[in-house]
Amino acid sequence: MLRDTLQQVLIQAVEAAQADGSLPRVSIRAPEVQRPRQPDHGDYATNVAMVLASAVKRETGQRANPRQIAQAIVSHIPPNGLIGQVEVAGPGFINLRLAPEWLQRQVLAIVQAGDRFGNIDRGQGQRWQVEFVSANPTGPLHFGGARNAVLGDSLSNVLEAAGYQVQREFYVNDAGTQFQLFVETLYARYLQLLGQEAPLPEEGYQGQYMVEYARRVREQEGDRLAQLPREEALRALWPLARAIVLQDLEEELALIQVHFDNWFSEQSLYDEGLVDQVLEILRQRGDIVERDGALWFRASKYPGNEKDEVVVRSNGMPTYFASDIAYHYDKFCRRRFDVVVDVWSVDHQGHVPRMHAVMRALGLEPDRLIILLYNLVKLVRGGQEVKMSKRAGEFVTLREVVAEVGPDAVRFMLLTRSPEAGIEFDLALAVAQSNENPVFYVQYSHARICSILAKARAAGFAVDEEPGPEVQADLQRLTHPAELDLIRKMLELEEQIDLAVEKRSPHNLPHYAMELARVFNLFYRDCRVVDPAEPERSRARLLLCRAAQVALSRVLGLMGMSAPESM
RNA sequence: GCGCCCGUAGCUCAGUGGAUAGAGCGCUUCCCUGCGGAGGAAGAGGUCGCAGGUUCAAAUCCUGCCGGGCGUACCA
Repeated sequence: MLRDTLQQVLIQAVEAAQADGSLPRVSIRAPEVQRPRQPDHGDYATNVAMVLASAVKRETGQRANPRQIAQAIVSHIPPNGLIGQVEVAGPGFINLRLAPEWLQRQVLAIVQAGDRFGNIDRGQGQRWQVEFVSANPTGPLHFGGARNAVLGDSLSNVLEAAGYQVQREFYVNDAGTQFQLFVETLYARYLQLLGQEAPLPEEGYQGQYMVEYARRVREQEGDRLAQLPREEALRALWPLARAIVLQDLEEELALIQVHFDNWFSEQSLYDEGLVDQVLEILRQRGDIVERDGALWFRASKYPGNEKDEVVVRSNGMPTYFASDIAYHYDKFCRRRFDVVVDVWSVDHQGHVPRMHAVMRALGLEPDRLIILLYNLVKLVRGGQEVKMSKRAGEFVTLREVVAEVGPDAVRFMLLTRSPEAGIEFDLALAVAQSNENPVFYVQYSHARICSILAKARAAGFAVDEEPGPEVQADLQRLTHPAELDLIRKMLELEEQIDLAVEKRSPHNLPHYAMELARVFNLFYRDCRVVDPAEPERSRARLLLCRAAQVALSRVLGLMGMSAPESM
């Protein structure tokens, strides 16, 4: 990354200054290079002189003047084509400005990079799995699940851009009592469709969508299942029920551009005997013991846990935790992912230390399991909270919200907030504001670029060819402040990707997208692109537009949103 | 009770120990015989919950308190 390069340059300067005695030899950590808030303070700034000054005081007891140290460092910066102006400012900051000639050259590099623009090599091909959504397969996704989907998917996009190999997985809880209840409800609805008296199970799923699902069963099976004895019918219905609900979930998630590489069945862990196997491994290690007729995982042996946890109840039924242990064993020990990210809503927080205890019990480094917790979405309509319960059939589905406010606005709104922040989502407000949404500001800028390019094409400019080194001569004409600001902002993308991975949250992306669109609009205001009287400058600006198109389209893509050519 | 998270502009929220704390929406006033006005410019609006501490420097780190959310099952 550019920032790393600058950091290397500064390290060299410090070492050179120490070598010739301009600076005392004290050791410090790698200097921080950051982007100042104020544009007057340059493109990058470093506090290395201040850090060095306090290190000198600590090691030698002598007071050192940070500004003098900064000056010494500055005069030892090796020559390079990257840095233009350098200045010492404030209490001892060193402010760096990128050379305009270097910035101009980056326009070509951006266009050539295309949809790989902004990629970094942080991950170095490590295999990561992101498991997200994993909602109970008992009906449509409610809106809270949409936040999980948006977070997990955008994080996956960003990880891929940062050089990780990512698998997106949905864990299908098709083994527990909830799914059984779902199948029984479906069976009752199916019989009702065929005109039979069939009460819904106690605590069954009340929602109308169950009737729709039953209709699909009847379409596929006719009345065949009604002829079978109840137990046999339920067994036959099981795979059908699963397929119907998963298809529904898949379609809903596709509405907001979320797709999974793998749908992993909880039941398969039992069918393969893996749950028993893994519990046996832990029993042999003394991490699982019998007490009061139940099997307990001895979580309290491990940090952060105060109590043990039941894995097999005294009635012989395993808990969800039992299959979860086997599931994570499978992820790390059989499928051999380097790192696994689980995206969970904050109400599962109590489960986090237990899972890390499981990691230790299995002899795995706990840091390889990253559990990303996100806060709840409180759905409000006109100031009134909308309560959600899937079993009672009272909930707002992702499908409904997408129909009201559109997929891109949904993604943008859910993505903009940091995971730990609770979101209050007012449907009435979202609909009212959907035309004034920031997402359209970004997309509009992209569409505007397409329109400019079309206009240029009509005027005879070549805007579709692969540009080569010959354009460098034209690019030197990009000297307007708005042009250089646009280039600088585009070059920030790799840092934004790095930051999102570092924070394990992509919520900085929408903010960055807004800024990128803004600097493009400022350029558009100040700089006429297509001007037949100035062909060289027009060519340069058209290339700049193409670069901006690449950058906008890339950031929209990372956020899982479309980059429309017209709106 | 204990644990985790949150408290920043009227509202919804960003903010990486750094220089003058930001955005969107809303509000006020301006700018179209110019490539797409879904745009741009200017402005009002803040004791960063409160009080201490750490240091060259704190919205950011530490401690305590006050509010709010979540968790604390042989549930998932």
